[in-house]
Amino acid sequence: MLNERSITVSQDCAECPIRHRAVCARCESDELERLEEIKYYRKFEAGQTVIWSGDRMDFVGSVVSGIATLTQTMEDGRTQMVGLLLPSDFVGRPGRASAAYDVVATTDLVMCCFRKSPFEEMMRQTPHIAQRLLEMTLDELDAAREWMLVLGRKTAREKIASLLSIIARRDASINMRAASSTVTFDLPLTREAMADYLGLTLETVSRQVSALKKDGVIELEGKRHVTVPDMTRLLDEAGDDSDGGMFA
Amino acid sequence: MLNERSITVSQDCAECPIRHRAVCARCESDELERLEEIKYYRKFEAGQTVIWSGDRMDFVGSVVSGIATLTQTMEDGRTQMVGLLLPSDFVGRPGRASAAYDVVATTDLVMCCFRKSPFEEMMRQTPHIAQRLLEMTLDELDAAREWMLVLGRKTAREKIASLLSIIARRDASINMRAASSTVTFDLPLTREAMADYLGLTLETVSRQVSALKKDGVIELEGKRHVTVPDMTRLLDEAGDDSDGGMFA
DNA sequence: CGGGGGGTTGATCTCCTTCAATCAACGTGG
DNA sequence: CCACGTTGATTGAAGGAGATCAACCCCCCG
Repeated sequence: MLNERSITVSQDCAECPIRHRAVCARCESDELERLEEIKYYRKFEAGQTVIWSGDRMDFVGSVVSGIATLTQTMEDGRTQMVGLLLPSDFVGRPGRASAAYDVVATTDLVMCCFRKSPFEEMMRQTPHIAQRLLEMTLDELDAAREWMLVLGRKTAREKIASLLSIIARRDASINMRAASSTVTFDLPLTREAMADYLGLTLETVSRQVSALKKDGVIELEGKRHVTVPDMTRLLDEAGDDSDGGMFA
Repeated sequence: MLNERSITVSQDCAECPIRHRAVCARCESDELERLEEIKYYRKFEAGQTVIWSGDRMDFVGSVVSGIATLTQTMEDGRTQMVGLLLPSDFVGRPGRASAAYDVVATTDLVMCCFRKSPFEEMMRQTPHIAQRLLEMTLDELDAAREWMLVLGRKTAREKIASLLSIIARRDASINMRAASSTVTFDLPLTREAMADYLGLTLETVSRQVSALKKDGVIELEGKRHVTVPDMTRLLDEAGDDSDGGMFA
C-alpha cells in the first residue's frame, strides 16, 4: 500500500497512462500543450467525497487511476449508483455550474482536472475535444441503458452475474488480456456499493454471491478476489444474449 | 418485414416545428440548405416498428411529431423501455452501423431522416451539429440516470407518480404552458408500455393508477386523460425533492 | 354477433426486504 | 497482549410488495 501511494504521478501528458482513452485522446500535441496549462492533479483517499450533488463545480476532469462512483440519494436515504467511474472516464458536465450527483472515491483516486471555463473555451475552439466527449457520452448512454434493463427486469442473481460480467469484461479490456474463458479479478466495490449499483439490499447481494459460489459459477479467495472458471457460464447466468458483445 | 408503409413528404426547414430544439437547432441557413439535400421524411402508423435492434441502420433522424419508444428485450421476452422519444428527440448513433434497440412508434409518427454517411460527413465539417448533439446526448444521459433511480429504488406507487410527473412536465414545456398547479394531459402510453418503462407488470400499473385516483392525487376521464389537481402533491408522491426542477 | 385489444380486479405465491444475530479482520488504547 | 469498538460480511427468520395466474369488463370494429 505505502509503496503504491508514494509513486510519483506524472503530470506530463506524453506519459499519461490514459491518454489514448480519455477526453484528450484525439488532441494534437499543440492542443495538449494548451491543456497542460489549465490542468492540475488531485488525489483523494478511498472513501473521500470528490464533490457533493448541488455543490458548485469549477472543474471537469478525467479519472487517471482508481475508481469513483456517481450516486443519487433520496431524502429518506435510499441511494442508487448511476455511474461507475474507471480510469479514463470523464467527470463533470461542460456548461453546468453545479454537480448533479455525489462523486465518491471508492479506492484511492487520482484525477486530472481542468479548470472549467478555459476548458469550455477550448471545446469551442478545438473540435477534437468535443468530438471525443460526444463519443464517450454516447458510450455512457449505452451503458446506462444497458443498466436500465438490469435494474428493471433482471432477478437478483442475474443482477449479480451482470455486474461481475461487466467488471470482468472491462478488466480484460483495460489490461489488454485476451478474453480467455477463465478470468480473475478483484471486486472494486463493497457489498453495499454493489447493492447500490444493482438496486438491491446488501444482504441479498451477499446471499446471491454465496449462491453463485456454491453453484460453481464463481470462486472466491477472501471476500473480494473473484475467479470465473467459465465466462460463458457467467454470461449465461446474467441473462445476456450469448456472445456478450466483446466490444472495444 | 418490407410492408413498411413509409411515405415521403417534402417539408421546409424554415417552417419546421422542432427546428429550435432538434439536432439542427444551431445550424445557419447555409448549413440547413445542406441538410435539406440529405433529408427525407418518413411516416409511421401507431404500432409500427421503425427499426429492429441489430438491423442495419443507414439513417439517423429527428422525431417531428408523435411518440416512439426505445426498448430492449431479453430472449425470454422480458422487455425494458430505455428511452421515450418525443418531438425533437434524436434517433440513431452516428458512427454505428446497426440499431442497438428496437424503435417502435406508439402513436402516428413523423420523422425527419438524414442519410447516415452524408450526415456523419457534415458532423465532421460543421461543429454546430456536433455541438448540439453533444448537448442533447448529455441531457439524455441525465434523464437515463434519473430513471435508474426510479427503476432501482422507488416503489410501484412512486414509479407511477414519477412517470406522470415527467409527462406532465414535458407537456407543459412543449406547449409552453405556465407551470400552474393544476395540469391536464393525455397519456401517450398503454398500461403495458408504462409497465415496460417502469420495470413493473401491467397489472401493478393498473392497480397503482387506480390507487392514485382513489386517493385524489389524479383524476381520470376514460383511461388516458389525466388531470392533476395539485402538481406539488404528485411530485411528493414521486419522492422527488420538493421543487421538481422546472428546467427548460 | 363474435372477437380482439386494452384495462381492471381478485386470489395466491414468491422473491426480496427487513430486522437481527453472529463472525472475521483490523486497529487502538490501556 | 488482550479487551474493545468498528467495519464489512454472512446467515437466519419473518413479513410484505409486487409478480403470477385467472376471470371479467368495456368498447370498437369487422
